[in-house]
Amino acid sequence: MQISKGVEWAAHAAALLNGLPPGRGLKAEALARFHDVPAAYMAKQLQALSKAGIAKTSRGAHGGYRLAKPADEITLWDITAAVDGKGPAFRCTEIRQNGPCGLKPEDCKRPCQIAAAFASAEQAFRDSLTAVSLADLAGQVVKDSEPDHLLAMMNWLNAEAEPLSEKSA
Amino acid sequence: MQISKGVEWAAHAAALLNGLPPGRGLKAEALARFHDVPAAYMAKQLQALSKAGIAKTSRGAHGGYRLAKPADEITLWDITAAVDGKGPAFRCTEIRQNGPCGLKPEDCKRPCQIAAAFASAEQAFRDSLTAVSLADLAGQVVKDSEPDHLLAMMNWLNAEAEPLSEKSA
DNA sequence: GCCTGACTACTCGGATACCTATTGTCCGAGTCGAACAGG
DNA sequence: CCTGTTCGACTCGGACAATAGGTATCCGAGTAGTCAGGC
Repeated sequence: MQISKGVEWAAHAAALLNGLPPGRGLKAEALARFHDVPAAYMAKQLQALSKAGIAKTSRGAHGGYRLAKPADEITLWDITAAVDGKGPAFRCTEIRQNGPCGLKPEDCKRPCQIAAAFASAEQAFRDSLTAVSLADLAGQVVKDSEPDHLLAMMNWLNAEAEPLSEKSA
Repeated sequence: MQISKGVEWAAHAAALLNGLPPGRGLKAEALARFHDVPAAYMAKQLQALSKAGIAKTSRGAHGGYRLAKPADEITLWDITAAVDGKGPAFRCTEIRQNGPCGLKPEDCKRPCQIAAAFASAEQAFRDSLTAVSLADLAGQVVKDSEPDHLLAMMNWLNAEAEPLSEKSA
């Protein structure tokens, strides 16, 4: 079981977007440079956030990304689902219907107990991630960080973040 | 995020092993045939169960597999971990230490909040699976199945299950 | 007739190919801003 | 000097390769039963 590396990047990127002043945006290249990851691949994750309605984009000159919603309405699960997909991790192939003692499909009204157990576990996983919003993360980061580091980040954001045009996708 | 297909096979195989009479065993080929899956790959999953101490094996003529522990001491998480690995699904690469505003390692005493959130979610996932034992599954299956189907399974087991030698790995 | 030994058949175990999904990259589509020409 | 148009540069978006991990397979290691030979 493995979660795409892009989820980590997208989560950190979203957290950074949350930190920039209102009306400002960051382009994909800047977000990638901040985290020192390949720009093109980071752009791919940002696209996913955009499609999911988590980030807004502006194209053209002075384009870039910014959050589409207040940080407290964006959960870690939203980001994970956007990048990694919403599909279940455990894919029941109904092998109980196979083989010499296979069940007939009409006898399978009850879901496979194994699949049901995994579905329940995945629900617990989702619930746990849904309980964490970007706003929570930002609060923790601010509380845990050294003051001079926060200052450095603010300076960097003010230098990189550009006002972007109002039109957005 | 995706769980290996082998987990499903291993779980069903373990459930079947739980159903056979004491002192009897099933060979990998029979377990594969019962579920209509490739024998060699099923054998691979059974090996994993064996290494994890969930199943006992006997080699040579009249060899085969049987459970190594009572069914109520074997959880779905045990099986999942045996086949899919115990490693975390979310792999934090500490990108917060990268880039122009990267944190110094000595400032990273606190774990990354994003990684911590995922660790917590995965713990919830594990807990949910740990709460389900093979014995629970067997009980549900018996309760949900048609009587004639149970009879067919018993007949098949009695035909295929052979007494296996006591020596085991 | 009984014991001993080796042989054979059968099964598991790990090492080996293949194939899908993740990872990483590129070029075209679209947009904005500025420069320029005309009024 | 102001305005409309054109051009150019910049950024996102989706299509295109490379690679790692899951999927599938095969052959060797090891064991138990069997059979033959000797006592």
